[in-house]
Formats: sequence, C-alpha cells, structure tokens
Amino acid sequence: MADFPHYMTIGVVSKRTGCKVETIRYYERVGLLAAPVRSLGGHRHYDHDALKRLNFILRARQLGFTLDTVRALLSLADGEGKSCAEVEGIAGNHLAEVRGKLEDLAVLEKVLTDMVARCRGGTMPDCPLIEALFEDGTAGRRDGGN
Amino acid sequence: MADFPHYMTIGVVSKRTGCKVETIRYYERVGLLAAPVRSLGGHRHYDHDALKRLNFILRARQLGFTLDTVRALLSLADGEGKSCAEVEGIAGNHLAEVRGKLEDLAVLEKVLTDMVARCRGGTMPDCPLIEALFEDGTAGRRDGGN
DNA sequence: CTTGAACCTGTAGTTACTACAGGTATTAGG
DNA sequence: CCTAATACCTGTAGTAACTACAGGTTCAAG
Repeated sequence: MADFPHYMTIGVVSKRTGCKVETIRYYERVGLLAAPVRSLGGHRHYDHDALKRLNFILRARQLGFTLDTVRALLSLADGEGKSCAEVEGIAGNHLAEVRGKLEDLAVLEKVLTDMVARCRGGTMPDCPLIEALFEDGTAGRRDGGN
Repeated sequence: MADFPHYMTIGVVSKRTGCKVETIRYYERVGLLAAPVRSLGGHRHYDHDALKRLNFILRARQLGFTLDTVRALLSLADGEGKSCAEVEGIAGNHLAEVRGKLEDLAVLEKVLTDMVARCRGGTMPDCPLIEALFEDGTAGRRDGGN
C-alpha cells in the first residue's frame, strides 16, 4: 500500500550487502555492475536485481575468486544453463590454487612454530629466530619464481 | 692470490639470491638495503654483508612477513641480542595471522569442493554452482571486514 | 528554507613489486 | 684501440582490488 520507493540508494545497498559505497561504485567503474538509473540530481537508484548481482560478486570474492574470474562467472551466469562444465572448470582451477596455498601455509605454519619455539627462553645473546632468518633459507620453495 | 674483485655487481647478487635486479633496487629505495658504493660510472658494488642482508629479507618474505615487519626485524637484528622477546612477539603475531588464514582457506576449500562436486553431471539447466553463488552467502565470514 | 547527511566526480594512495623507455658503463673479442 | 653486446643506470607507470580523500551537489526532514 504505502508507496515507499521501489529503488534503493547506494547507501541502502551498502548497508544491505555490507559492501562499501566506494566499492560499489568501483565495481560499476570496472564493469561488474551495470550503471544504474539516476535521479534527476544524479544519484544512483538500484533495483533488486542489482542487489542480487552484487551479492553474487561479494560471495565469489569471499571465495577468493579474482575480479576477472568473477566477470567470467557472471557472463556465464547471464548465459543461462549450458555453461555448467565451464563453471566447473573455473571453480576447479581455483580450488587447485586454494589447495596449493593451503599447503604453502601449512609449511609456513610449521616453520614459524618451530622458530618461535626455539625462541622461548627470552634474552639470549643471539636470538635464534634472527639467526634462522640469516641462514640460507631454501625452506619451502616451490619453484624458482617466475 | 688472483685479485678478482671482492665486490659483486647487482646482476651477480641477483643470480646468487634469486632476487630480481629491479627488486634489489626497490629494496634500496624503500630503505631495506643500504645504498652500496658505486663504481666511477655509477654501477652498484655489493659486498658479502649486503648479500647476507638480502638473504635475510628474502627469507623473511618467504615466510610471509610484510616489508614493514622485515624492517622491524632487521633493526632488531642490528641491535644485537636483548631483542629476542620482541622478535618472538612479532613472529608470534605473524604466526597467529597465518593460522587464521589457514583456517579461512580450509573453510574455502571445503565450500569449493562441495560446489564443484554438486556441479558434476554436466549440462543441467541451471548450474548449481552459479545458483550457490547467488544464494545469500554468509558462509565463512569471520568479521565485518574493514 | 535551512541544515546536515548522503551523494557526486576525480584523483591519489595502499602493497610489493614488475616492466618498460631511453640512455650510459663495462667488458670481451678482434 | 675500437666496437658490439651485454649489463647497468634513472625515472615513470602499471598490476589487484580496493580505500581515502577533496571539493562540490542533492536530498529529506524539520
């Protein structure tokens, strides 16, 4: 009944999604969100679809997808169906990356834990952790680096 | 006997450490490496200490310390002894961060694995992975995020 | 009609490098 | 001694994904 507006200002969208106003504008600039309609004065007015799309982006970002990948995902989503295999491919790649990072971090955690443990005992003449850092350090190298 | 030079050019340092030339210059610019002596023509000449210091930096970076933290670590290292507790503090904080990331990534890995698994089966009308991304997605949130 | 909050654009800063462009030094070979 | 190839030099701009202003306009409430 009451005719409160069927659009949302950028501030409202921000509050509903937890995404900062600047970030929303940024997503528009880089082409992830369509430019919304504007009020006479130039303020952005969003509808419910825009909210959905932004939530999609945010969720994908939470899962660690890059913006480029999100863009790809969105265009597949827009294409409706028949893209499932492609989506799976993208997600699978990303999953592999995540697993790689997970392994790296696990190694890291171990090395750091050891270092900190060796350090306990307080004020020694030479901190064993510092010494360890001065040592050669071919610890967890995974490749020569690009 | 032979008097081959006791210094190294930046290229040699690069090869010995695996650190790119540009990165070495960068570390100098941001104050992690002291400016080395120069040849008459302006080329940088490094001694063995510089190499040690660079290795320290690289090792710390490998362990995920930020450059700011490396700076702090280096100044503690220069201070000799009596800093062990501080070093331990810094490393301990970093370790906590690493453990946090590790947990986040583990959650991520699980979610992604589930998604990809649901996707298997190929060409369905609506890709379940895409659908999942459109869903609310308050999955692994750890804080409001600054 | 006034005020204060929310909005606008555009630019610059963040992290830790990396990649030029355009020019000079060094060194190995002839 | 000269030359050509390589390595080096400076300075600037680009990368990812935002974030943070500055300086101005619009909106909604009272």
